[in-house]
Amino acid sequence: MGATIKDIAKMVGVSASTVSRVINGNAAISEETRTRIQEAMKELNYHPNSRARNFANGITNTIALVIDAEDENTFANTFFNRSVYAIERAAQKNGYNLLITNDMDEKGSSITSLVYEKKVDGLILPSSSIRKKLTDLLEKEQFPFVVLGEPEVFSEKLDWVDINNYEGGKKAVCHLLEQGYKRVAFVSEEDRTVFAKRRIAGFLDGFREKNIDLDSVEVLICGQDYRGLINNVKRGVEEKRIDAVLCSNNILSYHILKGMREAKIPVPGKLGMVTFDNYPLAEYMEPPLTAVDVDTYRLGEIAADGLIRKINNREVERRNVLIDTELIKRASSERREEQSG
Amino acid sequence: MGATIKDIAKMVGVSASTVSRVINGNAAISEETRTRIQEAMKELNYHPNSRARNFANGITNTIALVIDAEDENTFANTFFNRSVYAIERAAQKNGYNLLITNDMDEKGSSITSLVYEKKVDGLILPSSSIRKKLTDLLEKEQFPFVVLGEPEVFSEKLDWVDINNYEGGKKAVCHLLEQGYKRVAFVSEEDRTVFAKRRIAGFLDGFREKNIDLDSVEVLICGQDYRGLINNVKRGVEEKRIDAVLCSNNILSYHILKGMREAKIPVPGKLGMVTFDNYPLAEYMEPPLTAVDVDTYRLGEIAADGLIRKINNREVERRNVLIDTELIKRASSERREEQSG
DNA sequence: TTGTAAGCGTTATCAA
DNA sequence: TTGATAACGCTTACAA
Repeated sequence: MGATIKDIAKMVGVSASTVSRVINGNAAISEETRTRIQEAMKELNYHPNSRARNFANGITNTIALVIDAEDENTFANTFFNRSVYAIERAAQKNGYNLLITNDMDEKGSSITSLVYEKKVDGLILPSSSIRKKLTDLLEKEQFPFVVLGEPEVFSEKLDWVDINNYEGGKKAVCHLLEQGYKRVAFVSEEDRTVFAKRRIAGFLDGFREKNIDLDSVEVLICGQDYRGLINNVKRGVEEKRIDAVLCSNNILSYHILKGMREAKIPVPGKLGMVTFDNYPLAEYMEPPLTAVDVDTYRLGEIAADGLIRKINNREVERRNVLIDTELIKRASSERREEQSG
Repeated sequence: MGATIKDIAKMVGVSASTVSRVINGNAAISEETRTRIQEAMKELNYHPNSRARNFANGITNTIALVIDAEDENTFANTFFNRSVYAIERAAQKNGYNLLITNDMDEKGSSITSLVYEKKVDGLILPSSSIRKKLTDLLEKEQFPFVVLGEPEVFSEKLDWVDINNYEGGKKAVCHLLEQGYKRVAFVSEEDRTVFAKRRIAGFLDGFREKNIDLDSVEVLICGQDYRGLINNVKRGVEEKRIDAVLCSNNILSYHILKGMREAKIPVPGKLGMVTFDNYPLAEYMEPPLTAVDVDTYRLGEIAADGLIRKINNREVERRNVLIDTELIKRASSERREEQSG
């Protein structure tokens, strides 16, 4: 169907290698033959066959983004959208295609087949799919990859990019303390993932920075028991053990907000609030929530750029990047009359 | 590095073609050589090189999903998440990889290079990137593709999948009318896109179905002028021209809700509400909003399955699929005391 | 500056 | 049931 390099060669009366040379644009070619070849390519509507080039070159010009299927919600919302968008742009800018695949885990799975069958030139992996077997394989094959999110294990020997959750937790609590709140509690569904740990560490260090005693600081872990959590917070407010909360995500904030409304506890009147993850709810809550905004676009961009650099330069030094968060101040953390009274 | 088909052949003492035959599993092979070859493949940790296979076969085992970069918000939220997830699963299930690319439009662009350079076996295109030049090219090259969303043009000659917006509009208005609301207005930022037109058509037909005169039915188009819209609705309620609204999306609902709260117009007390697009806000509004839920997972799944069928069977008959919506009833469309009084 | 020829790893055709 | 051999379209020594 489509014209090949040979057709061009024949038409112009040169050899295929000469045509190949002008396609690749590095070798020395006389100005005349170059233009004649280029004209022929136009005339025959020639486009290099990428399958053949990939085969000949031993490359694919494609990177893969692995997503964590288990984690449909977390990933789909916060990360996925903007990170994927950023990764695609970075890839395209550098002449790479982006392939996306679910990590089906277990048996050989999608990732290992990408590697063994040489379907892509590099990988962006979610921290959740980091396991010894996989990193061993990648190392053995010298396969370039970067991790999206600080991994649970091997974090000292892998390249990864993450949001600076530590700094986010610290910023949030400092803001609340500066507003005049004194008894801030941290609220989260869990405290075992790396990002929860980092946020809690930052939260605690915020108090230290403000020279506030940690004895009475509360960290509430609730699992899926929102009802129980709400009761805890309510009691905390009534007993004056809590005057503000830092929530680990939007959904949690929503539940607390709703619980406080039912209990007639005004926010920010009697309870100040800051939440992690600006998007998508914080702005639209009642009251609008002060939020620790995480720049997932940048996250993806840095991961993709880093990977491509590794592919091209075979960079050796390991790099970890933490992306700063931004505190977006809204009504929920303001200081109101009722509070001081 | 990796073992090739020849290494296996040598090790077992057969020809490369025989090895190839067991890899592909269709040809007739004696049980004995098959097992010996398989053992050798295991021993040498052999994995077929997909670049070479792609090249030899003239296929890529990859489909591309094109996304509309212009439309970051619309696409990123509603569609993207769940559709992409569905498309990836469908692709993987059928042995395809999924490549994602932005439509950079203009000059040659990413789409045409995918086609000309034979980087993928088929395309899923957003309706926004449908233009004559592109469809001509695809037709000329006999390149399989399906469209995500009913296209503005050529809708009669292309394969596409969309949400049944018409039916969604109808369902919503019928629900409100059945609840006892009488003067429902449709609210949208615009009325020119295909999906807005379809929704409006369904909205109007809902009245017809309930034998309600259309003379006093209002369709409010607001652009980005939310303030003006709110005033319109407020006046409509005060003058008893409007007792319910059907909103085209979540953000619009949010603004109206906020406006009504400021104006002390209770929802659903004095104004009933239904919104399109359940996700992500509707559930978390005050009050929770009755929503026309669109199944974008199914949308993606059907698009991908359809494309793969086209690639494999070269199906000829054109198919358009409309995916039914589901009305999720929540507080905002209930009938309350204040209303009947 | 250009041509010749080998090679990338697999599949397909033809013969045996 | 198996083996030789050509072919897929391009790149790249090496030679001229």
